[in-house]
Amino acid sequence: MSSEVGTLPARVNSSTRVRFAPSPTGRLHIGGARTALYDYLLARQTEGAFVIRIEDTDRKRYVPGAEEEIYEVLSWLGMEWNEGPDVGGPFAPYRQSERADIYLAHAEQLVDSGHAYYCFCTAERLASVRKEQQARKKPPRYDGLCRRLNSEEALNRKHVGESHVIRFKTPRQGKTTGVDVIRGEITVENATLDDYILLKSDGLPVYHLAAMVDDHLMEITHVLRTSEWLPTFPLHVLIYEAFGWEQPAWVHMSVLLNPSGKGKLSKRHGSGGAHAVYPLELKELGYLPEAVVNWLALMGWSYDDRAEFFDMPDLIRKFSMVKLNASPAAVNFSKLDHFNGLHIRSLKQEDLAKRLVSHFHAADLEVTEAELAPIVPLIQERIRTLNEAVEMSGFFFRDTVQPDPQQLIGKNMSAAESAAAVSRSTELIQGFDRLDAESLELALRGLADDLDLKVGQLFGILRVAVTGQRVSPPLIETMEILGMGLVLERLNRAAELLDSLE
RNA sequence: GCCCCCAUCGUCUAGGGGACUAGGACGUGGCCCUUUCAAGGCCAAAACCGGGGUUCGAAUCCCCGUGGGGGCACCA
Repeated sequence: MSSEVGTLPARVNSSTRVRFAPSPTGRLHIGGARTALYDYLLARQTEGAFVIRIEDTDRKRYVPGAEEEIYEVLSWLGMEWNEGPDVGGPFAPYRQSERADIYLAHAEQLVDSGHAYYCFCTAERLASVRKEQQARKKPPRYDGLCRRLNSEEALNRKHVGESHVIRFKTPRQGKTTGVDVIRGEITVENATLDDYILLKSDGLPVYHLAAMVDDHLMEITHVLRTSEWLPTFPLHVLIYEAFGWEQPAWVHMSVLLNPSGKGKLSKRHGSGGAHAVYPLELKELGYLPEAVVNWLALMGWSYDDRAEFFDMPDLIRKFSMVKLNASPAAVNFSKLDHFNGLHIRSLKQEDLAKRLVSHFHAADLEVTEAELAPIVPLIQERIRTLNEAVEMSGFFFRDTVQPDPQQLIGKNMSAAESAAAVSRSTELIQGFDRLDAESLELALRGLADDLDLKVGQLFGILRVAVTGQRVSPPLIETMEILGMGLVLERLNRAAELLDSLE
């Protein structure tokens, strides 16, 4: 393990602390889940702490229930956390809205040390300044009006209660360099940076202040975030420097792109269907958490030129930050299907039966794990999602099936010939005490021979008769499980349907 | 408009100067197996964005161009 992370700062092997810091502003999507996964893998691999921090300083964008969904998704995917708003921890509270006083104190500390200043400009003035700059094709930036205020005047205005924010006093000259684990040095001219607001007029911080303060206070050693933070990365370096803090290891991973490769993954692609972008949606569609984890891990990270099938313990062992890919990755849903199939097939039969239950229930089929048990071996290697099991084997649990009469006609056969085949099959089956696969198959193959039919012709008719479907689990085993009663019943029904065609 | 990042098959990627007739996976096509559908096995098509350098030698290093992505809020 040490060789895989050997190029990273030495503290990797001491006590690593990694945090997943989502905003409860909407549903957690697969991009967020992937970030959390990498956080988790790094923490577990180094036997460090995985921390959840809720970044809810924007009261306007707060979405009730979003925080709960975050916990639900992480739990479902199998990432247990060591510290967080719900479980507490040595650095509580872990919800930024509950830490307002901390940020205020730190912002004022920066004012005192000359690294920040009070700004009394109104939103209207800022908007007009920005508009004017854009009209002149100039980069929109704060014009520095309040930066020039002397501290005495600023303090006075503050004390009489004038609404204000605290801005960072970004150096006007020079450049700032930050070091990223996967991209190396990122350098930016300070002049292209802004005097960013650190503390809003409502007294709450913006990300730039809150995240830096918390990462330091919570002793976070590795900051993993997506590359959309690259433009303000140097600002964050500057903030750390202003406080005189030691920087964490910065890791800016690539973003996820839409399946088309055009643009950042959008929610629009989600909502039902094959392109669900929310993990919880994937769960409902019948994807295994193991498969989702496997799939997510491989979008922007790779192990070697061969292995791809991983479970969580594998990933914990094999993960390496330096193997994170710097370029954006388009999500590939067909690969998720593939992984899901692989993971379904690697499940123990009892386990698969257990997981199938809720999906049958969702389709109004009240089945039990025990009833599913004999079906599982028949479908395990045929399904790619849990929901497909319902489509494929739901007929086992319905009182009747509704075959399409036309489909009851055998290949290259007439309706009458097909009806005859059904009636001969019925007679044959009536001769059984009970249906056992071995002798039933022998008998049915013999019958096909007698009728001068190909096995596929006869079986095709019986398949549709008995299951109501053209695609089903293997016919013989299916009939065995269904039992004589149901098989005969459905055969009779098929005979009627065939007769009605003539 | 300005700033930052990125660039190998359709997609995810291996590759860190010679091991490259560029490897794997998904998807696609074909064959085998076969009671349907799968699964499995075999095979095939499919890529180093362009141009300059550096070097005996470049997918690998540098520069420019182009393309793609991201950012430019009292959002994160």
